[in-house]
Amino acid sequence: MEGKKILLVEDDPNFGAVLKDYLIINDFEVTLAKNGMEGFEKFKKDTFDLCILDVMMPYKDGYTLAREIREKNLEVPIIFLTAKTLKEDVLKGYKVGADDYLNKPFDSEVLLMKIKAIIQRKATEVRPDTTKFEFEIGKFHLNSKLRFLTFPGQEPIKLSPKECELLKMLALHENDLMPRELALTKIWRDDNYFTSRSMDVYIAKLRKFLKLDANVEILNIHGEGFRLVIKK
Amino acid sequence: MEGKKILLVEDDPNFGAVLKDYLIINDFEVTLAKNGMEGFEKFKKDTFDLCILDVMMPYKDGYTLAREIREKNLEVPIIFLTAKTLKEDVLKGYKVGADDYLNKPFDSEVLLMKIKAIIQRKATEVRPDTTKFEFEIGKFHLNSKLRFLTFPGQEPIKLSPKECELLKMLALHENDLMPRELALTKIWRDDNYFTSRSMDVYIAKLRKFLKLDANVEILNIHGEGFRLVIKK
DNA sequence: TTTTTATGTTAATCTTTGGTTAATAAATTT
DNA sequence: AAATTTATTAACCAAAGATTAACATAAAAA
Repeated sequence: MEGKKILLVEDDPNFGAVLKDYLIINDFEVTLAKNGMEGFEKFKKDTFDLCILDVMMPYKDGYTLAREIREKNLEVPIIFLTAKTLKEDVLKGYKVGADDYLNKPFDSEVLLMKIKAIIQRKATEVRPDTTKFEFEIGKFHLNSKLRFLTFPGQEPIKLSPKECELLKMLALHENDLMPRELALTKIWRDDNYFTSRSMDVYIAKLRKFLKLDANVEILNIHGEGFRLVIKK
Repeated sequence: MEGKKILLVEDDPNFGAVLKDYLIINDFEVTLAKNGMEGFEKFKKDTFDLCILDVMMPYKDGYTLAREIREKNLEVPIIFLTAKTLKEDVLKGYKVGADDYLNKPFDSEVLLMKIKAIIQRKATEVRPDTTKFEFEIGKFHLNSKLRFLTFPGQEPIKLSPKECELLKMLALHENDLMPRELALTKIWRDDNYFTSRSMDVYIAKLRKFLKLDANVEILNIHGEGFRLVIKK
């Protein structure tokens, strides 16, 4: 449960800061935006486990923001904060796809409990495994669910989570550019100097594994990213 | 969505009747019980898609009833109704495994929205068949109802409830990943450091039992869960 | 060319997760 | 209420995984 990322969009700077601190104390990573515009920009640039949106905001209200977020992402849970108790607003919130609704002033412990319940639920929801997890990479076969890389006549290679996710992302862009930024934001969930170096270390590891097949290699595209080349 | 069965447990006869009618008008089948005792009796005699429990009731309060219901059924969604706004009560409700919480007086349309959201959610959750209770695990035979694990030429091994549920869950995911989280939330009903360690202890116990057949083993997938491998 | 920036590689260190045993606590049975 | 079984907790160690530092090399920009 620790280190989950929350996007908090709240226009009242005092309240926003206090809530942010409270969430940080409870082991969440929090990105604070002060209006709908900014909220959407930040949403696009990162990957969040939960969005907490104030309803009343200048420029772009919470509902509009929620709709935009839903267009990009059908999964991410959304909680609305509102001073309104009006029925219409609550219903509107649910219609836009809210997971929960909280009236201000609310008890922070209750919010925390709801956050945990929602994240928990998302985590255990067994969704029809629509995500692809098997890949042919030259003579290799990758099972990214069981984290196995097999090569004919070889013991299966066990992959670590990061090795596996990275190889999977490369495979998804087979023979095409996989942007650095993409891997960093999706896998490392952060894009800075250190995660970038960490990624390079993992690229080296994968290259070592893939040496077994001379027709498979990972090329660098300077300043852009990497390319998993599979000659046929 | 029509014809879903709701168990409504509410001690105030007027309020209970009104709510029942309202739900019936909205195409639900409603069984009304006027206290926790009666509620539990009716719960055992039928199969419901949702339980709506008043918290304050004579004889048996809502929390106690919820706990009893949870013992019988891990899946059925529970919504609490309460006049209390006290933090402790709301928190208590979530701990007992509530899906939602509603303060009286509440808006009936909001309740309806919540009911639909919850039933909808449960409907789309794909879960492995939980009714099956006999499994072939290599040369072993598991009967998870009688909690027996038999091996040819051996006295049947009696399994404790937790041993049994865990082995069953592994068997349901035979040769595939059984996520840690899943076992913890479904069997231990909580996911924290201690339950996680407890689970590890049980994995050790099961491994000991399964040693009899060299073709059966429980592998760990670091950070993800376990895998019951059955070589053929 | 020189300088800067990005990438490659290795190894050390730090962090998280899992395995095991044994002690205690809680629940069940006798 | 004693005995037995089951479950949890603690402590400690081992293994796996991720990050970081340091230094080397390659590519692009100045």
